[in-house]
Amino acid sequence: MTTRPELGKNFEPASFEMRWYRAQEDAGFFRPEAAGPDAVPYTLVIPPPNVTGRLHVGHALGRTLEDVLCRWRRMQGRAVLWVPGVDHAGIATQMVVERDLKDRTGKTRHDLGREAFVALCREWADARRGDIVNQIRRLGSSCDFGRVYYTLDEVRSRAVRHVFTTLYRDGLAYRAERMVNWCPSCATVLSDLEVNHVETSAHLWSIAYPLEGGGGEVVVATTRPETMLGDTAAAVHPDDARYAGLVGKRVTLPLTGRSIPVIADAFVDPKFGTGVVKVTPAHDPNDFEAGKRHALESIVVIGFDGKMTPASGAAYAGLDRVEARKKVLRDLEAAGLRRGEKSYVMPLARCQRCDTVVEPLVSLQWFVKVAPLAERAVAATDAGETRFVPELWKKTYDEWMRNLRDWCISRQLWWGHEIPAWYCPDGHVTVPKPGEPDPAVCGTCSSRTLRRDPDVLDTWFSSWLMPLSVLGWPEKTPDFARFYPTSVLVTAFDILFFWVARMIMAGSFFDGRAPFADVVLHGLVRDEKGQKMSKTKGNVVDPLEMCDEFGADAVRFTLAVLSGTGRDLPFGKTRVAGYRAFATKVWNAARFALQMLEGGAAVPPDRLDFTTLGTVDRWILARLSDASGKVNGALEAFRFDEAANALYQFFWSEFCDGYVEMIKPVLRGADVPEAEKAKTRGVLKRVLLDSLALLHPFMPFVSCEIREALNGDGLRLTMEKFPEPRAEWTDDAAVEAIETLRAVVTRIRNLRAENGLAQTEPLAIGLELPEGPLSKEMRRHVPLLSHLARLKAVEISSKVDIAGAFRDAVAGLGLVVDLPKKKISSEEREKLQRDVERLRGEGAKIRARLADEGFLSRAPAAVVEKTRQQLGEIEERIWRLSGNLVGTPDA
RNA sequence: GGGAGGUUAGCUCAGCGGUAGAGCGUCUGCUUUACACGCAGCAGGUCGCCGGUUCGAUCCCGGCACCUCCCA
Repeated sequence: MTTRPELGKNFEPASFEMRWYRAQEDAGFFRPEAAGPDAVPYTLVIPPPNVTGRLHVGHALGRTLEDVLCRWRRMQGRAVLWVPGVDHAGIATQMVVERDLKDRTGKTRHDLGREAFVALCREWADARRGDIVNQIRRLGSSCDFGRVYYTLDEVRSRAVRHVFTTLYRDGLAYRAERMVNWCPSCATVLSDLEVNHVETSAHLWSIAYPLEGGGGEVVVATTRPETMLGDTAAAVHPDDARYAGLVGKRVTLPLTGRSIPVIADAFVDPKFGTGVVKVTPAHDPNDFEAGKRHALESIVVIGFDGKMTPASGAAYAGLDRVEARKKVLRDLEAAGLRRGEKSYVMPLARCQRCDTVVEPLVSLQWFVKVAPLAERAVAATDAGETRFVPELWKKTYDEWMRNLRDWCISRQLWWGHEIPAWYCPDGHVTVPKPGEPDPAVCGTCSSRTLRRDPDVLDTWFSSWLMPLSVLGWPEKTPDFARFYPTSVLVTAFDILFFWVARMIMAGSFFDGRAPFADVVLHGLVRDEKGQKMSKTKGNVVDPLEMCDEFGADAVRFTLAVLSGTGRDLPFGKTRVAGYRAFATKVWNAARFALQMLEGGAAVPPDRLDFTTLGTVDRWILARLSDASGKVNGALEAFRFDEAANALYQFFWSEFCDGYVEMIKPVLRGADVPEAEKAKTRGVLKRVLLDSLALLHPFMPFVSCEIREALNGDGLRLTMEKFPEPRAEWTDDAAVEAIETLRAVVTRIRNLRAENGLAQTEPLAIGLELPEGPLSKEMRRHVPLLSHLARLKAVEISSKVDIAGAFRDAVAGLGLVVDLPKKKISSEEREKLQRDVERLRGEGAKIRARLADEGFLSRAPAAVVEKTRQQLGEIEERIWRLSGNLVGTPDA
């Protein structure tokens, strides 16, 4: 004896959501093995959330879309492997732990020492990881947590080392002195991607550099006067006639007295400032290059701490770069060398993480030569190995791939993958070969004194290997053999470069196969007003709180519906509440169905004989089949919004508002044969069961809870076969009949509402249509029609005579309502007048089209025919409606 | 400076060659024994502007205006 849960009067998702999640996970459904050894794999890798964070709405969106795909494919019998994981987040974790350490003990990481600090980070991250994983669970994500990864765990670390050593062996990882982006606050180098260029209003100062030996001065323009202390040249464009005589002369650098040359170089923009620029090879990327071309000395005046170095001169050494600027300007003023300033808007490079102004500095770092990798990646995407959804993102990807600069991968941090490179006292570099252990002696001079590189690798250097490393690569694991390449990657478009493009590079380069079949790029979640969420604005929405308040099902459905909308997803309480209403609707519809099913026997839903069913039953099955087709088609195309909307529309408008209302008189009718009721009960159950299955990928909890109450096997739903359109349920005649009937009902209700007639006052009507299958259907449904529209009499024939009746044309048939003309409200009369006029205008346009020789000869015959039909219908309607105005008081 | 995208109902957005759609919101009626997180119904749009292609353009092409975003 099973005790099925009752569906309570109130829909309370919190009471069952996590129970179903645990049941599904405990049953092993989230493991690909659940589908059997022969099932076709379907693989996704989760974009790893940052270990320092709490899941935000962006994660909720991504996980929802991924879960919809996974649950849908799982129900189709695929061996779904969705691998969850967490990112060790180098800079972020180190900063959080450092701050925490400072708050608790007042110590810095340097006080603690590297080993102890890293241990602290590890402890902290280990404690946080479980929280993140549970947050993923709260969203309903059906990941295989038995395979959970962490970017700093042993398997992933092995992959990172393998890749670094391989790249080094092949000459694609190299160490070089370059001008890099340095964040003085984070005290590390950053890759180009981690720097934001922000339009900033600044100043352009003009400074005079006196010509040596008298004879005037040269005026240079600069936005960074403090760097002049490191100038080693002034430069003009070689074609600039104004300064042709200047090239080769020397000027005296103010404040330092240094003698520097005036050089000619095409990198100078003659339109910038005065056309003469100062050259500071140590502190500007363009100047750095120019310095190399002209063999200029490079004088470092700003250090890694953002302070002026001794080389800047005793007066400035030790000053912060901001202070130094002020002092330089003051000193120039005092020396009478300032030649004006103007405001100037320029892009300023800022650290993506802490917003500090990034300092371009020359430094010895590790780089990856990305051109060969990009070449493979582009070849793979060009060949369609990986497709982008929406497709237009490929343009952005291609554009970026074409203009790549080498990737700076070393970071001056302690927390992360240590670089597997060692140096001997003579500075020789030793990197072990792939698969080899740490070296004991220098590979060049055999020195036994080796020091490991103190830096760690960019966190993205582990992330870009995700699809490979998550499956155990470079080991030839069974998982890798079965599940690589993966099926889909779902992520926000803002990490297309950071992550997606690099993963495609890594996969296609190291394995030879691109890592994904499809890359789905979704938009960014905004607040309800479309504004970017930010802590300072206080408009951040916590998806987990939303799940608690409205249910994860509602949150998921909302995100799915919004996902189709452009680049921004306006998300907030009102929206979620709106889709919770849908979940509630499903709940209540199920309660109704249960009541009805308790009323008597039902034909088992899998033994229904479609051909023996009534029109209403055949109609809803045809519509269900159509909805199944739409949902599957939309999901195939990654149109989550279309799939969700199709479900919403079908379930609410057709099933609840249509079918359920139409079967009430059948199931409650005293004179309806029990056999008919049993069939309808069977159909009711069939439709509800299939609807729950269609809904399950979007709402994996309420669907199970209802299924349990309805069929006693809620858990089974997760592995149920996903509904598909069924050819045997196609029935155009039934669809036409019911849709006509519904249109008639709507028009009658509308007439009542507009003319102030009580809904309860029964009316007599007539339907005018030629004898045929449709008239037979309508005749058969007179009781239903009467019930829905509150009618006392319905006459169906080719011509109905009811004296003074209101007449209209609805869905191609004549509607005659015994609504005496005097009862027609004046508002209704005005509306009729407007309608007739509008129809006349439309009719005139169509008539003109049909008189157009060009249209008749060139438009397809079907279109011409359809147009003729339209005209007929319009004329019919005009004739009928205008008849209502004849003889009325206002006419 | 280079590139991409957008402009459709009050709001958020679908549609993309043959008579304009959804959700939410507004308005008007409803204690209709599943549901007021509801039921029924109405209203609301020169589909940014100007040209072109076409029998026919919201949809294709060109230009313009305004707004985003990315890269430098």
